[in-house]
Amino acid sequence: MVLTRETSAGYMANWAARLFSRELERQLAPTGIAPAYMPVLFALADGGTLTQKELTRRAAVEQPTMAATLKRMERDGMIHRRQDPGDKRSALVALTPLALGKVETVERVVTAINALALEQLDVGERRQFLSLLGRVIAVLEAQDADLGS
Amino acid sequence: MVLTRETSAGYMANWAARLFSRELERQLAPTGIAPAYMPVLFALADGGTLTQKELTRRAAVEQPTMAATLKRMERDGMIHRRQDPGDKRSALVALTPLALGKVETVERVVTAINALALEQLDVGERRQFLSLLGRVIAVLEAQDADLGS
DNA sequence: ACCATTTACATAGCTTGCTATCTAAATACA
DNA sequence: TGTATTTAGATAGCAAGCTATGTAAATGGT
Repeated sequence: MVLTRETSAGYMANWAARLFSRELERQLAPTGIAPAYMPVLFALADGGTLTQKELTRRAAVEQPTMAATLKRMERDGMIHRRQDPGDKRSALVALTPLALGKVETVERVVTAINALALEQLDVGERRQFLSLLGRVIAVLEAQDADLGS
Repeated sequence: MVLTRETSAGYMANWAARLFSRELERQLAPTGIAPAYMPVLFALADGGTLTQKELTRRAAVEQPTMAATLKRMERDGMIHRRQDPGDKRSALVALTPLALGKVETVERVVTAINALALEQLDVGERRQFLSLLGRVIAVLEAQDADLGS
């Protein structure tokens, strides 16, 4: 029998991710915050600064992906960079006041979408869902790390 | 408190989807089958033909996404199209013998990756995971359909 | 029969992800 | 000290997703 999408965890994960991202994009459109900006926004929401390397690690994306995201965020006036005084290769990234002013709104939108997505699940199922997703991610991350070595 | 990735279903879904897709790409590289080809490959694995519209529906992507995927598959010698005799706007898509010869291998790879991803879950948890994912998708699909009207 | 609408697909242009590769600065060590 | 390696980031080029829009064929209504 040929695989059906309903029984393929990979296909379902991709599908769910696209639906989340579409909804996020729709609801965040008026703020000028794109889905990929969110890990950066939340990591710097306290007003602090981080290097690109650290942002890359926290967003769990590859370095060139983060470089491109920061370039778009800079273009959109959401971040600025200043020289790292201790390392000339590196810059310290911070949110602009414009971006800082959007953090609360974005947080409300994200929370609402997560709530919508899980609205058919009871409290136990919601915890279970996040926990199972986390365990699946852990296995795949380990595999990824193995092959990257 | 600012959102953390571990408690955001959307972030976790995106993360899991990227890990699945990286692993798939790695393991399918020698076959010349890209992840996006798979819904088409499986839909046509019986040797039959389908229109682009029907393939779009089954893959749950937008029409221009499927148009681009079919273009790459054609470039790679995986599909061919012939005029739909009953509708001059439309073509009937079929797999080439080259692609048909890869179906079994691809199916084995996909099955293995799904098994790997779920290896830390017991049988009940695996069923639960797919079921919860399905319910989340259903809610988001409904929302998407609402807004599209 | 004719025009308006709908439908199937194509194209343009963008985001977000990836790998591969380059440059320049920092670090290690002989 | 001087070279070799490692590290931080940039860039090129591609895949795969999206929205908006265009074109041509099919359909529907008067």
